[in-house]
Amino acid sequence: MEEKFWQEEEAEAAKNSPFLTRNASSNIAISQFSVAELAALKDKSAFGSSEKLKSRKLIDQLFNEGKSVSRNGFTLVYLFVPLATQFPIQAAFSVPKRNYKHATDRNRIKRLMREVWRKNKWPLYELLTQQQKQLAIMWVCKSKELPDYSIAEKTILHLLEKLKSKLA
RNA sequence: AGUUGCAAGUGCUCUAUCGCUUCGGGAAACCGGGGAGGAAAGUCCGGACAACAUAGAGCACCGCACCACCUAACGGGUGGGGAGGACACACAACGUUCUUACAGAUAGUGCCGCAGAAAAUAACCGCCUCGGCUUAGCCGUGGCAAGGGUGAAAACGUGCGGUAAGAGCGCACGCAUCGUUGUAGCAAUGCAGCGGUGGGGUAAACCUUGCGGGUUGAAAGCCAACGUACAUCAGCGCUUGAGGGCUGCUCGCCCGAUUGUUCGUUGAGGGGUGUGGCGUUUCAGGUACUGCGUGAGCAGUAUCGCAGAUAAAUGAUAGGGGUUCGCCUUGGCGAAAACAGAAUCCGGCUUAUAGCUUGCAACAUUUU
RNA sequence: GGUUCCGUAGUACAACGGAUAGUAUGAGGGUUUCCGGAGCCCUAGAUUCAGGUUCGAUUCCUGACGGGACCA
Repeated sequence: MEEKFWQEEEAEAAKNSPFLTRNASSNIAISQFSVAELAALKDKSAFGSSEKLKSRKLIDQLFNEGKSVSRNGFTLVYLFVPLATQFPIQAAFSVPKRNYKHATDRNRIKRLMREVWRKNKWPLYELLTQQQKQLAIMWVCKSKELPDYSIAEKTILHLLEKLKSKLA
């Protein structure tokens, strides 16, 4: 009884751990979505945990090796790297403490960026799925003043266009 | 009724759509619950919890300091006492209200600029005695500490006696302080009597006395599985030959599991790094009622389950309803809504806080 | 999340609890020079804030505010 429980746990762990899957990729393989599979999900603009960039190691790698585009105090850092997910992109958001002293302001900006990303990520998803590439990205807000939603949306859309043109 | 300040309380709300996180159900799709604060903040105290350390005692270091109580504990709170300020009043007492790090300066040491004679066993001017010169006074000797002046602070206050002049030198009344007796009180302490003292201040200077304190903090700590490289040990195989012996040295020969090196392989096994889980949210828990207590609180009964993320959830859009402000005007339109975001958990303290409510104080106007 | 240190002119540093807070450099003005530099003379400028102890705080104590360092 107990043994069975442990086996299940192992399987669970294997599914969740990105490290494992990468090493044993030839066998278990979480392959990327095909274009058709992705299209089935399109009518929902969800942003689940498997679309979030969480691994400390990957983030360090991203900042060290990644390229970036920036405008208006927003910076987008990106890097092509194999991910342990079916989605083409894992994203994360960051606001440095230097410009915003209060945790409230930092939370506000992160939520704002996440909302804009959630609504505008689909064009990039489709492009990458066609190319069958995976991308890790990090949004950083370095501006001095607290941005409102419309400004953030404008700049982020602009950055996305820039990124698309580089990928194409 | 208004404005300002202080204190306490409160800290906008509902619906829909698209999302996030967690729990439950489900094979899945999905469905249904829960989802920031009074300060979540500062990290200033006190605990719980964990790891390590620990015979006992003392010293050092740090903290606290009127008394009693509350509390798991506290540097927190409650009540009481003393001291000080404000109001009122001719003044005091009583009263109201606010503040209070409030043990010891007679255990010792240090410090007290400038001014002043002197800043701690004081003598400049001054007062007085005696002697000399001389009769205004001056000089010397001794006594005194009333008056003057300096300063933040100058050796109890007033009156009478006393004296050459004076002085708690003596007496009366008063003040402060210490001891003691009585009395009220658990006590701090108050009141009354008797006796002693009247030699400044500073302990948020060193210090003394009493009491308390082991150290480090969830990045504490515990567990799991896997990959990678590695310290170590053991077995087997292969290779190498440090060292020792024979010798003056070299070559050569012998020993070589006692120690050590390299490679392969098998097993044991420790720490490091990345990952996941536990710790991790059920409590010194909230709410209501009853009883006890001046009160902080305590006890009993009933009832509720009320965040749990980990590059880190609690959001966005649209519409409505309250509140405040502005404009037109009695119904619309437009705008605004503070301080601020859980990170192991509790009890306090401190700080920030729009608008509204309540209380107190001050100010000005109106009415009587 | 925790631990710890520090706040003095624009800047870098001084100052037993005691007069009007000092030094260097920078700033402004003057002098010298044909002009500039160097030199010389002069001037302004500060104890992070709020309480408390003391006769008297940059210094001592308490609280706030701000800044830095360390712990994986």
